[in-house]
Amino acid sequence: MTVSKAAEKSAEKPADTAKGRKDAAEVQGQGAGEALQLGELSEQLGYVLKRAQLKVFENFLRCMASLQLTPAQFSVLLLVEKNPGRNQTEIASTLGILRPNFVAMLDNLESRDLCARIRSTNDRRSHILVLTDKGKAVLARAKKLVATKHEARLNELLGQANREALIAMLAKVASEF
Amino acid sequence: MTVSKAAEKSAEKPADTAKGRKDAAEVQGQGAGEALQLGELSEQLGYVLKRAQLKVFENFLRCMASLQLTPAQFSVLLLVEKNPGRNQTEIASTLGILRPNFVAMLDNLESRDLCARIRSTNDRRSHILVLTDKGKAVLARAKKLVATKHEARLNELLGQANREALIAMLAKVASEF
DNA sequence: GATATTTGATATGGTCCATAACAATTATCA
DNA sequence: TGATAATTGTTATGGACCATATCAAATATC
Repeated sequence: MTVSKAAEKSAEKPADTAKGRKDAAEVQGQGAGEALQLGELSEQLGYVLKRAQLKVFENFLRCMASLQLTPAQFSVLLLVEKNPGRNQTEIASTLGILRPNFVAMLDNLESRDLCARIRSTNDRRSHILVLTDKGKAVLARAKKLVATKHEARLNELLGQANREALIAMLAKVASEF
Repeated sequence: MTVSKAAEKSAEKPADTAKGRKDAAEVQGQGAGEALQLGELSEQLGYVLKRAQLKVFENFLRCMASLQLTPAQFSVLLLVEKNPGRNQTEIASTLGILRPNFVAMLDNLESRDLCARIRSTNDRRSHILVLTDKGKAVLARAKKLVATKHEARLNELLGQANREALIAMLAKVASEF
């Protein structure tokens, strides 16, 4: 079919009525080529938060290019290292990852020999998670890259004190908003 | 096929070797039932940024439930109001939305009679964007909801000064990181 | 011991994001 | 001028991420 949804909808909009053309005339030639005004957008918490998050993730991926670790994968490795012997449900839920979606993530990390699922002897339903030796080594290198290339960038942008204040406020928003 | 990818991969992991069982034994029974330690995760910029962003968007959606506006839709309305007479490419790129993905968004807003596409007389390829009267009214109500329910929540959580400092730092990160 | 719950897993659908391609229109320039 | 390139809105499509329902195996509950 060649009739688009937009075309169907346009049947009920006043774009080609007399009023539509008048409105168009009022507006033609406004600020052609000039930069757009962000206006209240630049003070919207959600907007600036999302933009900042995208930039930070982008930078993180560049810093981690040699190790091929995403922010989510890095967080899993960090959490498993700090809490060895926990099962998938515990690690996933702590990170806000749903159990079904955590399976493929672990498949990936395990296939790269970064972590391992070990059948628990206490509860043979669950898989205990541990970092492999390679996983520990990769995580150590990842931490150094994050510290020297990623966090350092934030420090030189905001300064040490502001950087800590920013993270503290974000943590508060994340937990109490 | 019933053989999963995970099962294939598990052939090369040492879960059931002597070493595997020894590792498991070292780790069994650690902190069962206790809360997990976040460790360095709670100081990771990307982690806390993402969690905060999810919470803020969630709260935004609740505040806007009566108007059925997403953060992205709200940002489009704000930007079109501030910059009437711009075309789709200009509005979309300012918001970091790719032109193809902006089409469906506008189809939605236009079908709800919140904004209108008007064929430009200067360049008949492009569509000038304008808010409808209903769009202006809805946006006005949305702004009030955001101010009284959304931003106010942030104020009582951080205080006015910290709220402004947070947004300023996020803006800096978003633009210079 | 029958029933309910938990765990890891699969299947599946939705939303968002990114790229390629196309028709209509406009810009470029030989 | 006319052929070619670039732009605009659009469609189609695929990937990444997120959410729900469902299942078998194992465990808990009664």
